[in-house]
Amino acid sequence: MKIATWNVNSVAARLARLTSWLADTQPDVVLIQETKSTDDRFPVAAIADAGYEVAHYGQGQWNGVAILSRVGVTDVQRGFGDQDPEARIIGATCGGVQVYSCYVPNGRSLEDPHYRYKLDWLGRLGELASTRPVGPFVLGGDFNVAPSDLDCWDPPSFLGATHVSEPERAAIRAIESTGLIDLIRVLHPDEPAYSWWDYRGGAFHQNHGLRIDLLLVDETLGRRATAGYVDREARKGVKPSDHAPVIAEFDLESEG
DNA sequence: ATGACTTACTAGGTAAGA
Repeated sequence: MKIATWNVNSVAARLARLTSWLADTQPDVVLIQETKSTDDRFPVAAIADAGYEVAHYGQGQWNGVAILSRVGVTDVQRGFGDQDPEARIIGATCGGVQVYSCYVPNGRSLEDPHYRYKLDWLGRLGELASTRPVGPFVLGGDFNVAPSDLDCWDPPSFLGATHVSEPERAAIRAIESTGLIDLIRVLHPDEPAYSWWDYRGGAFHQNHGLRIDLLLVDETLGRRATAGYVDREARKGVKPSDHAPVIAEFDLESEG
């Protein structure tokens, strides 16, 4: 089974690239963030033509998360089940795997109220992880946190910024402490494996990036992973998202 | 230098992203 996470930065602006990427990549499940779409406007028909069912939790101009699947989508959950004004998490069961697509708040700056909202939100994500049922589990998405300095192209220039602060990193570690593995980092302990590059200043060309899009998987799925990688090709060319897809492949058939 | 791009919303400029 191939599972990807991708912040598309508007599903409407990215639709042609998304459908061609689906055809080329053939993922079974795609965890999408920043659809910037209402449920009404989500291009369900175009995605169906590509062979995928859709579960979407949309808001409009901002946020919006979705799950695309060609192995079924059941037990859809939108939001945390409590009051959150922003559409940032959706879960479902796809092909026997419980998956979540999350879009963690940006934080803006350490002094901004949005930073407190981000830390609170990461706390709720930890609660969700700690209360999950036993079984194959993938928590993927745009976490807006670079978990270590290896995940940041220039740590000194990020001092005092969001995405690298100790409370954010501690929140990621707390989520992992529920028994989840940062799959790409475990498979590639020494590679930066950036997943986001600023549109400005030729950042992608210079590989000035951050690794903020993560696939956190339970330990059983971690043992069954056969590959995990960033699809840098999807960041190239005309009208890309500023994020690249992060992809994992699992062997769910063998014993173990 | 808080800019550089890109998006939605909407027809000019703002808010937001990270």
